[in-house]
Amino acid sequence: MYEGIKGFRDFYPGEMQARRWAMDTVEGTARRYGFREVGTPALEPTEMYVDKSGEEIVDELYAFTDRGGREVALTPELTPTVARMVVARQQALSKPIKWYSTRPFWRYEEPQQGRFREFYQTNVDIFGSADPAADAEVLAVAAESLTGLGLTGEDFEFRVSHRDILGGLLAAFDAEVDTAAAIRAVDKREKIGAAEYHDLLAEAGLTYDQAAEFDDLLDTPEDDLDELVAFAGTERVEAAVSNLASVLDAAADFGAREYCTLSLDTARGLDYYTGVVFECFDSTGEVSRSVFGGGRYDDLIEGFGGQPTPAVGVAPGYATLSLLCQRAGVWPEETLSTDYYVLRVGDTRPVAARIARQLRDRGHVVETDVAGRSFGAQLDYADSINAETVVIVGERDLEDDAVTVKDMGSGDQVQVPVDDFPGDRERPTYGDFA
RNA sequence: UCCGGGCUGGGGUAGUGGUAUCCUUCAGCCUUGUGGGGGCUGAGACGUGGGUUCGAUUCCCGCGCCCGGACCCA
Repeated sequence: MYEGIKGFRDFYPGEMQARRWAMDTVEGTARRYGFREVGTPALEPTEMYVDKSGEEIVDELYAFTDRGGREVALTPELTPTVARMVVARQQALSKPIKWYSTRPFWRYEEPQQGRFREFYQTNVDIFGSADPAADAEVLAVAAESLTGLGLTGEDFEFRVSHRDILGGLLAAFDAEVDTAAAIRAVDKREKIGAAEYHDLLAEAGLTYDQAAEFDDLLDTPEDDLDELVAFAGTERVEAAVSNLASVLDAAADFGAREYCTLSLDTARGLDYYTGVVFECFDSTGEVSRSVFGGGRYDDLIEGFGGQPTPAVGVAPGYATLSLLCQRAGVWPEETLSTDYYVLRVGDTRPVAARIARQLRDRGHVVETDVAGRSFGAQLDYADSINAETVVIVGERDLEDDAVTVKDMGSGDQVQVPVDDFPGDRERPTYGDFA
């Protein structure tokens, strides 16, 4: 017996079926918006992440030297990879570029609730449009994915913010502010006490009075965003506020507005965000954990050596998503489903095989005996895989040129002429013959 | 990396310084033809290494994995 690797999980058929449904739901939504699937490598040059995030990042990577002496790392996220792909074919790709991808990623972290060392995400990104409609479309894909899973506005909310509002306000203070540090503090605002929060802002360069004032500004309600513009008096904040309003306006037309709330203290830790940022929160849970997030990152492509290219994206992760669905009671039962079990007794394989093949041709899930088991054992098995209908192909039935069709829910069964099954029927069940 | 809790057949459990209970599951049979009822038979466990001990699943320590939290969060 071997133990698995810490933070890496196995998914057995029942759970995998539920995950497949969730992934299909999210991907199907993206596809209907015209996002195209891309495939990407599991390994990238370690340098790619170091250049983007600094040397410390290596501690959180699965990084090693390969046999050719290359420094490589298991991908901890998709964004650098798709950025690399966009840069590589920048001239050839028609804009906007709309891509999606579902894959595992790896980070060397301590596992916790909803967090593992290997985790799966669907990334949905648009490159080449700075229009607020692009931000709103990403929000719409995210919202429609969640409602497609059966979730409602009661279950989740998108807390929407804007990097330039935060950055612009900080810049408007008469102080030397470490913007990144201040934004990290904002991101923690809800998790830590007011005193500690103000301490962090002070460390970032604000005075305590300024910190308090900044704190008040973050609570500005949606309808009064003009007050922020008035406070800062800068074009930057004015443009950011106007951009945020435009995104929310487009989101309204796209049916996503009702899921969005203004939340200026939603910052996201990532440094590369430049405009609208948002996080999906569980609104039912007492611990409001972030389920996933997204936002605009207009400078990254240029930073990777490409033409300046605006970009916006979101990346739902399935660990937290399944927790959200379970809390909301919409996670499917993790049991197998089977349309037909063709039960074989005696030397009846040719007929049984013919029936099984015809049912499979119609697209059904059909099992038949591959273990040479007894009648009772086959029925037991059919029950264990939740077969809806059992078709008994037995020697006795065949003597009457018949098969027996049995409904496993009720136990009712009926003999049917063997040549009449399945006949022209798409999905014959007991009810069609009773 | 740190902190707290945990680890007994596949799953869930009882218990003990002298190797283990029960439920469930699985396989077979009763029943070459009826599962979701019953009976019988069988399979299957003390996470791992070390220490203490005549003897450790039990007590102690390390490690591993799991659950939760901190840090970090791309």
